[in-house]
Amino acid sequence: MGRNKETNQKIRDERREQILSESLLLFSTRGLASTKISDIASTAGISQGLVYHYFRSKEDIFIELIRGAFERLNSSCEILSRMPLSPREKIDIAVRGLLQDLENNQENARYHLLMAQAMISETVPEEAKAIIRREIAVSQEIIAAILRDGQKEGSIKEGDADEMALVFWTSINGLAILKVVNGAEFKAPAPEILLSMFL
Amino acid sequence: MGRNKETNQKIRDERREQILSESLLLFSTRGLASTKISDIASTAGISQGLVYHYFRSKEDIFIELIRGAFERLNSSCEILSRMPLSPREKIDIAVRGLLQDLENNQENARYHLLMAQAMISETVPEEAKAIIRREIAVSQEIIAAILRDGQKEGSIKEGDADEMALVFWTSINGLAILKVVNGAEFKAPAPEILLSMFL
DNA sequence: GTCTATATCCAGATAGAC
DNA sequence: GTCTATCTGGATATAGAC
Repeated sequence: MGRNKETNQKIRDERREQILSESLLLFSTRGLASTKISDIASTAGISQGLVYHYFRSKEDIFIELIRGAFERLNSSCEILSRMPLSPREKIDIAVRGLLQDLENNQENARYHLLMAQAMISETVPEEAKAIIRREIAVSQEIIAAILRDGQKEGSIKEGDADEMALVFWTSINGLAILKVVNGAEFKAPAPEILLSMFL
Repeated sequence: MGRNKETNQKIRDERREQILSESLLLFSTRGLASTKISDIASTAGISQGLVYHYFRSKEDIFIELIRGAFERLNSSCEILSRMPLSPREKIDIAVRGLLQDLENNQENARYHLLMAQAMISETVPEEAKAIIRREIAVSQEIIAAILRDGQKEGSIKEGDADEMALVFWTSINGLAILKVVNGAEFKAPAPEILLSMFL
């Protein structure tokens, strides 16, 4: 009959993506613990049982998303660091971009919320925690490297670049969390405030 | 027999405090959802049933702690704002104090972690969320007022004081969260980095 | 591939003895 | 005041029909 292997594969891929996408939305706003498989199923418009046809467990979905989050984040950082810009400009772009993402509720921002959730929430499986600990260091080091470059040429403030990078990310994270609490009312602060730590 | 009303009351009070104290420790590191009543009971060295003799539910314990957290935080802020110091000095003290608390794992810091947990974690009862939304505005406004004072006399950087206060707290919060993840390895960044946003 | 029905498990909360 | 034993509910995960 009509269905061949390719069609089936396509259905599989689409469903998978669909489940991941709805899960990101739910996890990022409600967290892992209080998102039920039945929530995911119903927002995705499928049955609860079907979710288990695509993922072994709720945790597996979460881990997959975390993996994706860092993949995106780290690759954005890589791209940024390779742009033909001065260190100063790179930091400027990064801060403005991140704040805008937060305010506009871009998919990027959801990933930030997810990471914040993952860092805190303890129901998070150990595998996800491990990914976080490992990957968080990557983006932090990239920012630190940009800062060091700028310090060498005198366009970035003096100070321990690693600590500055740490504050960079934790501040973004803190704002992401506030967004969870305040929802639509959230208004991102002026980028200049954060930038004054570096420029 | 031996026990009179006062003795009983004393036992009651002590047990209550004991339960709250252990709960703070557990909630602040593991979050509400993944802290079981049985965990609280066993670390407090009492039976599970006894916990319910003192608190109606796990959520009640959490709410009580959140209430206490903001009581402490807001009163510290009040005290700070009334100190006979310049606005600049007040901000300086606040930042240094908060960072030191975090690094030294003071009880104060645990309350910060608790708040961070509460903001993010979804299983948190609505009553706690309401307290957070309400009380968070208090400490934020106090910091904002100090900043405005300083801006008037020219000792604090220009900028929207409300937004600056918001970044102030979210940055502290972000660091508190990192502390949850990194535990003992956490090292607070130099206060000067944060201070450069304001001074 | 998808659904419905069900088994299983676990944690919160209660009842009653001491 | 404190404990042990138990009830109960809800959510994950599975089994089996279509």
